[in-house]
Amino acid sequence: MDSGTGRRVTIVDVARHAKVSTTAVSKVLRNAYGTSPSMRAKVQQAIEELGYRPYAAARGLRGKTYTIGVLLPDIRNPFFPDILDGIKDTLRDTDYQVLLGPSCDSEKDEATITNAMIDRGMDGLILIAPLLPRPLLERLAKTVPAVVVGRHGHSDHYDTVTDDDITGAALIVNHLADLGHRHIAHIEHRETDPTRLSEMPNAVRAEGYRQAMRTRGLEIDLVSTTYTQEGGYLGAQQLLARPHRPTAVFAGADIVAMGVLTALTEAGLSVPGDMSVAGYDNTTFAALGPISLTSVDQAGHEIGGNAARLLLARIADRKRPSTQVKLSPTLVVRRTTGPLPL
Amino acid sequence: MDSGTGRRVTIVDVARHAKVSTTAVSKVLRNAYGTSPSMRAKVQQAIEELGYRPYAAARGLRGKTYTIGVLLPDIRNPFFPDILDGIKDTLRDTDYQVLLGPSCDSEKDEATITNAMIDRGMDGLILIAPLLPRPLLERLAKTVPAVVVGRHGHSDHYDTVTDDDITGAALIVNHLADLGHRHIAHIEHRETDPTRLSEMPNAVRAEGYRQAMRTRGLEIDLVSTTYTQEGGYLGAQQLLARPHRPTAVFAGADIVAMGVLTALTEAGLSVPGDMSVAGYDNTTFAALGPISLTSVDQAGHEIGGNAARLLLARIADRKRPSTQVKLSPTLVVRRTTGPLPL
DNA sequence: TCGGTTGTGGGTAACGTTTTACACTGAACG
DNA sequence: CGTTCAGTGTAAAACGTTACCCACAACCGA
Repeated sequence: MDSGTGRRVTIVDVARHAKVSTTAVSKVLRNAYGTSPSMRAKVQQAIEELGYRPYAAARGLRGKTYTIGVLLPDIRNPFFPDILDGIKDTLRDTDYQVLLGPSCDSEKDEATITNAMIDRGMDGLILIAPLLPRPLLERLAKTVPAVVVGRHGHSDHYDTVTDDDITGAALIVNHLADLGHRHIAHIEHRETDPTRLSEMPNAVRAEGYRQAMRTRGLEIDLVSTTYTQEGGYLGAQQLLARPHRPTAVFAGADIVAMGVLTALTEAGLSVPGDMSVAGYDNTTFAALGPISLTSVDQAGHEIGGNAARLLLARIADRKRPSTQVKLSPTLVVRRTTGPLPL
Repeated sequence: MDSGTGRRVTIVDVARHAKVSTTAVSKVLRNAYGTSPSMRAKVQQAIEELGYRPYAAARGLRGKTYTIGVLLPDIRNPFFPDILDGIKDTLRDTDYQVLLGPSCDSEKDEATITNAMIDRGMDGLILIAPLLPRPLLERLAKTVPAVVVGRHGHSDHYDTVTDDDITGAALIVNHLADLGHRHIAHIEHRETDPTRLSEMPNAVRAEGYRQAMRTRGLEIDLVSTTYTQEGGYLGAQQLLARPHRPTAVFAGADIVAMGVLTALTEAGLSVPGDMSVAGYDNTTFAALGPISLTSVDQAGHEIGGNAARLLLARIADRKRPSTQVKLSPTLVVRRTTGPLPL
C-alpha cells in the first residue's frame, strides 16, 4: 500500500525487509520447494507490510506472465459475454488474469491482435470463432498454447470446444416442421473460403439445415448474406420478394433474426401470425419481452469454462494430445414461432 | 516468419544479421537520434528478413509496453462497444495496442483488474464509468496515466470525458412533456455512496430529471432499482401498482427500458398507446425494428476518441494540467413515445 | 566415523530491451 | 595546427524476476 507516487516496491525491497534473499522471496511467491514455515511467515509478512505485487512484465521475461488472452470476433454479439463469464469463473481461483483483445472484424486485425498478445508474453490464448486460415492457426498454436472455440475440425496442436451446430439447426427445422411449416427458409452467412466452409459454425449450421430439411423431405431455400442485423434485413426482403413466400424463417444467428423482424414489421406482417421466425444463440435480448425470440441455446458459460480448463491443461503440458469438446444445444421456444397460418 | 516452434528472434539476432550493434537496432526501432540512412536500411532489411517483432514484456521492464488498458464495467451493455470503437480508431495509427479487462461487477473486481493492468506494465488506462471510490481513483492516477470516462467531477490527476447527463435527462423530460404528459416517472439506479452520488452518470441523470421536472412545474416520481433489465422490470411493476399510474416512464438506460417494456407487455398494456417509454444511451438494440425505443444518444464513438486522445497526451506529458471534455447528447425519437392517451 | 541423504537457504546468470556514456571520425573554424 | 562540433556507432549497465547450482547443517544407517 504505497501512498502516492514513488518507485514500485520490488522483490528486492521485500527481501531486505524480511532479511532474506530474493531467491527466498521468489520461492515463497511461487510456493516452490525449499522453504521453511518460519521463512514463509517472515516473507509473507514483509509482502503484506510493503504491499508488494510481482511485476508481471518482469516475470514475462523469465517465462510466465500469468495472463491469458481472449480474442473476440465481435464484441457486439451478445452471445460472447456468456462464454467470457465461463472463462472468468473457471480462472477465478487461479493466478491467471484474463485480458481481451478488442473485437476484430478482419483476418488482418485478428493477426495483429494475436501477435500483440504473443509479444506481450501471454501464457495462452483462447480464440473465439477466429477467421484466420487453418495453417496460420496451426502455426500460432505452435508458438503459444491455444484453444479454439466454435470452430469445427480437428488439429493436433490446439484443443477445440464446439457446440453441435448440425443438431442445433435440426432442432429448429424439426420444431418448425412439427408446427406444420413446409416452406422453411434459412438465412446464412456467406462463406467462400474452403476450409472455413467446413469449420465455421455458420457454415455448419447451414449444412445442418440442409440435412434436416432433406430428412424431413422438405425443399431447401437458402439465402446468403451476413451474420449482422443488416444481413437479416436484406435476407428477409429477398424472401418477401419471392412469388412463393416461405412461412417460416430460420436465421443463423439472433442478430440476423432481429433484422428479419425489422423487415417484417416494416412490411406490415405479423409474427408468428403471418410468418414464424427463429434465431440461434439465445442471446440476452432474445429473451426480452417485446422480442421473445425462439432460439437455440449453446450453453455459452459451459463453453467458456471448458475452453479455460483445456487451456490450463495445455499450458501445464504442451505435449499433451489435443482434446475436442463438443457440447449439445437445446431449443428455447418463445413467441416468434407458431403453427402454420391457414 | 519463423516456421514452426523455435526460439523467438530477438534484437541480438537482428543485430548479428545486419552486422551492427544491438543499440543500433534499438535506435532504428524507436527512430531515435543517431542513425545514418545506410544503417537504417541495413537494419530494416534484417528485421524484414528475420520477421522480428520487439518483445513487449522486455520493453516493459525498461519503461514502455505500448499497451493501453480499457476497463469496462459491463461488457453486456451495448453502449460500450461504441466507446471502444472510438478508442480503437484513434489508436489505430499509433504503436499502441488496446487490451480490455473482462467486465467487472464490483469494486473489488475493479481493483483487482486495474492492479493486474498496472502489474503488466500498461502505459495508460481508460476507465469507463468506474465504481472505485474517488480517493482510490486519485491514487491510481498517480501510479499510471489515466482517463476516466462517464464519471463527472474534476480531478487534478486524471482527465475526464463525460456526456452532459443533465441536459440528456432534460431532453427526454421535455420531449414527453411536449407530448402532453404530466405524470412522468423515472427509474434510476440506486446510489448511496456520497461521492458517487455526485459523480456517477446515473445519479446525474436522476438529478437532471428532477431539475427538468421542476422547471416544467411537474411533480417528481422516482423509483430506485438498478441499471439492469430486471431493475426495469421491477421498477415498472412498482409503478403499475400505484393507484395513480404515470403515463410515461423515463428509464435511466436502454437496458432498463427493456425491462419496462417486458413488464408492460405482460400487463397487457400497449406502448405508446397506454404508456410512453424512453431509454438512455441509444444502444444498438434501441434501433431494432420490434423495439424502436426513443432514447438519448451519447456519441459513444466521440467519447472514446476523446478519451484515447487525452490519454496519449497524458502519457507524453504526465505533468500536464488535467482536461475535462464534456460532450452533448441528442434526442432520438422512435416509436415508444407518443402523445398523452385520452 | 563415514558417506549419504534431506532440508534450508543464497549466489548468480540469464531473459530482451532501452539508455547512458563514451569513442571515433572528419570537417569546419579560428 | 589545435579546438570544437556534429554525426555515427558501440559497450555495458540497468530493469524485476526466476532457475540452476552450490553450500551448509543436521540427521540417518552402517
